[in-house]
Amino acid sequence: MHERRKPYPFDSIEPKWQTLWDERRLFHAPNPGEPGFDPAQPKYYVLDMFPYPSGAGLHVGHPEGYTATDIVARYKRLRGFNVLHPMGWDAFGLPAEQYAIRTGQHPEITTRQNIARFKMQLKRIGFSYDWEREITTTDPDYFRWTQWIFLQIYGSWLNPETQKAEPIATYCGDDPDSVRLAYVAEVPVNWCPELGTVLANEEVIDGKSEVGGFPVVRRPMRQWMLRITAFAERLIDELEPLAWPDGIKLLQRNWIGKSVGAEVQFAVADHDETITVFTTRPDTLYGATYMVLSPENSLVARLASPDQAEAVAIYQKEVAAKSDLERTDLAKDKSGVFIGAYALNPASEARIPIWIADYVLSGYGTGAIMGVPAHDERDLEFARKFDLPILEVVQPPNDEVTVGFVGEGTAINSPLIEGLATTEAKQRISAWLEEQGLGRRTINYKLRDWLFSRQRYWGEPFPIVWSEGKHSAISESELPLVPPPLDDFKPTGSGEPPLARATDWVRYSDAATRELNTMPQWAGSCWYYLRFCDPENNGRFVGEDAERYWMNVDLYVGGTEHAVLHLLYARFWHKVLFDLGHLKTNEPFQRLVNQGIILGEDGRKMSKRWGNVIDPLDVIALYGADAFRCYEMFMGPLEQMKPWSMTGVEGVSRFLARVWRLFMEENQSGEWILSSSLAEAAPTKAQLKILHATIKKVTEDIEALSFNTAIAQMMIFVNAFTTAEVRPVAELRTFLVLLNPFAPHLSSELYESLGKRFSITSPEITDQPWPEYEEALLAEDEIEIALQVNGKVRDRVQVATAATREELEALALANPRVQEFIAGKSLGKVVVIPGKLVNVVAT
RNA sequence: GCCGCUGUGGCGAAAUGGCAGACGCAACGGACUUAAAAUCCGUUGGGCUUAACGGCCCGUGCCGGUUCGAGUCCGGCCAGCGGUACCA
Repeated sequence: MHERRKPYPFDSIEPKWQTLWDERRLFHAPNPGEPGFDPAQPKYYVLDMFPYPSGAGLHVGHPEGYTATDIVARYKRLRGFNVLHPMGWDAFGLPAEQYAIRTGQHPEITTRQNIARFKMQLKRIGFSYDWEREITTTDPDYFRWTQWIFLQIYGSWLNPETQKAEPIATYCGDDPDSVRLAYVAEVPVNWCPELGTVLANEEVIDGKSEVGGFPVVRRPMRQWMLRITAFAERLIDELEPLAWPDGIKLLQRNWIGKSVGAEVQFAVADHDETITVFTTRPDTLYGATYMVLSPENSLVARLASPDQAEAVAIYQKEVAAKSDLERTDLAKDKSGVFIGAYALNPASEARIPIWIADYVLSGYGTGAIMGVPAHDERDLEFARKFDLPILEVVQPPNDEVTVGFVGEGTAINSPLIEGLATTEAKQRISAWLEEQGLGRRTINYKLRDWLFSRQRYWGEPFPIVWSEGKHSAISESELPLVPPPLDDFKPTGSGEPPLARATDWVRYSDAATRELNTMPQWAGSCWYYLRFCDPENNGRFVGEDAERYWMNVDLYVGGTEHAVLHLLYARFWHKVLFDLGHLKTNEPFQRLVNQGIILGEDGRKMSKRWGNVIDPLDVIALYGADAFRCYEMFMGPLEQMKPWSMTGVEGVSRFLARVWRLFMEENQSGEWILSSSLAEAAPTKAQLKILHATIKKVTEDIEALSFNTAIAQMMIFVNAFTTAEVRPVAELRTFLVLLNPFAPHLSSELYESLGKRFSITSPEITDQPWPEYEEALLAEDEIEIALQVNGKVRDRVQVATAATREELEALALANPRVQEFIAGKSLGKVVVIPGKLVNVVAT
């Protein structure tokens, strides 16, 4: 293949402008109080989800969101905003550690190399980041503040009175650790015996380790937890006013999973025990014909009868041995064992059998349920399998089958609430339970506390020491707490973290040793958006003035994969810091947008396996960065999933070449010179109109992030001006400003070239104001309207824009085509939509 | 199962309830060229009809509804993609 002729000299233009932007610090945003800061301007903080710098480098998915935010950032700057548009690296993470385990190369080196490559790629695309604000989560100057924030969380609790985090000193009870927002608990974790390590949920696929495919079992271990559940209510409520996609809000709400219901106490026959269950349907209490405890419930051992004890023990053992895979697989088939004890239904006083079954989870509610088989699918399946009684207590509103009806209806067979509608029945029975001291109204959440420790090397060490089995914080002055040097980064195999190998480091004092766990990768990304406001600050995680000026994030763009966890965790930390008075804002991200993923040309997800991965640098080598950016935006709506197309890139590249030739032509010796068609001439009316339509469309579309249609409009502009014999330079110059956020290199170069021959007031396009459109110039004297008969277009006619309804109606009725179609029919009403159409109804 | 998103030409897609298919790709025809590439101009949803200009019908996953008028709103399905997994 011989070398393709470049459609325009992007290969010399683009590096030139990239260098120039760097040298002039053009995209550096000074902070309040710094030289060059203009307090008169409004601010705009536009943020990307910063990447994990993997060894593979950028793929075309990363720059999709980055291009969108870059367009917005450049646009807002042209509109006079102080724009904060930063980039950094979420650099702690498993791949670098695993590479270290294989090769012995320290993760820090791998990380540094990967960052350098990522940064080079991003610069080559021409993004206008303020690189003076670059941050890396693995940098001690950064993670000292991650550790500091952990200490804030560790040192506080959620006061239920105020629903706010407060210093732990304000807690008056005798066990502060029971309320601390960071605490240690014995919790089941994903233990992989083959790998000798604990895995995060995301690292477990179908009950097997993502790496190696080894079985993973649940095993209780002592872990650091963050009490995010204390914020469940606020995390739901304060989501409401944010400008986020409804789907994402819903996803978060469902993840938090609020359920309103009641706890009900059941006495156990012949025992001095009670079992408390949680139910969302207290109105079905009379229908509770049996009871189920989770196999792990501590009551089981005490309640099991001697003749059932063995069966119970066997079942418990079976369940414990089940891997996640088996549990998932067997989910459809219910299993369980009768424990030989009975409970008393507090409403009906019936004696009901107590079972254990693994469909009841120990971690949710009270770890016990009342079985109401008539009105719960799972209970019904269980009751049918084990032949337990089924008692209908809710009458469906229509003629539906009663057994298995889970909706709302009327209470039956329930003396205390007989005949009441479900909502009222719930109220009545809950009130009765409360009067009798047998229960209370309560709320449960699916959300669990956040398992915050990892048994890894490449993460932030906890600023915690242990002495006589008790944890305590190290002082802030000891931060950053840097991980010790190690030669061997492998897990120890016993479940003990690799940091245990650094024996000197572990020993804190004669009496105390360091915490060996490290924080999960989420930690660094929970607050990076704050650090961007003031990345150099050595005295505080973010300066107060800087935070007050820049926060909130006005626009946050990233992938849906972070729709739940990252965004939930970051909101949680933000709220703690807010409550403690360290921040002025309650929520971090005002407007959120998720870009859709880009598929390969074959319509499949890009992956090495299919060989359909596109490297941005390859595309840029052929078509240039501007074409790459514009194509990414022209493909379709930002939020939508869409396939890559190389011929599509070529089309956009042709558009940019047409822009180039609008201004430039080749002379005899093949050099590009300013086009002879350019002139300081008055535009035609039609040209003015199209320019102003373009200003309007591009402006509105950027605000709405509808970049594809903005580009389409610019294509219309270029097509119209290409055919003009005289090209009015003032209008073309304005067009370059519109194009600038999308194709910054090309537009800058052409703008500069124009300045060489035509008078130009400011030296650079970036000093231009964003143009305003004039509505008057968009108006037409005459427009075409459609004439319809019964909703079908029968003719189109030119009419004066100012034509009145009456004139339009008369015109339509007099039209021969319309008359043809209404002939012989009786005339109904005539709908007139000025500027659009007239619809004549005839039957 | 449940929840969410998406279904429009050969393809990516446009369209405040008001002329479906803007813009681009691909394809085809023409100009330029010794030729090709590049560039420029034009045609391009399907069917029927006309010598031609033109005209008619159908068409936004399927079925129904609201409306003078539905790709758009409402109800019920179907398919694809994504998330989630017994949360009482």
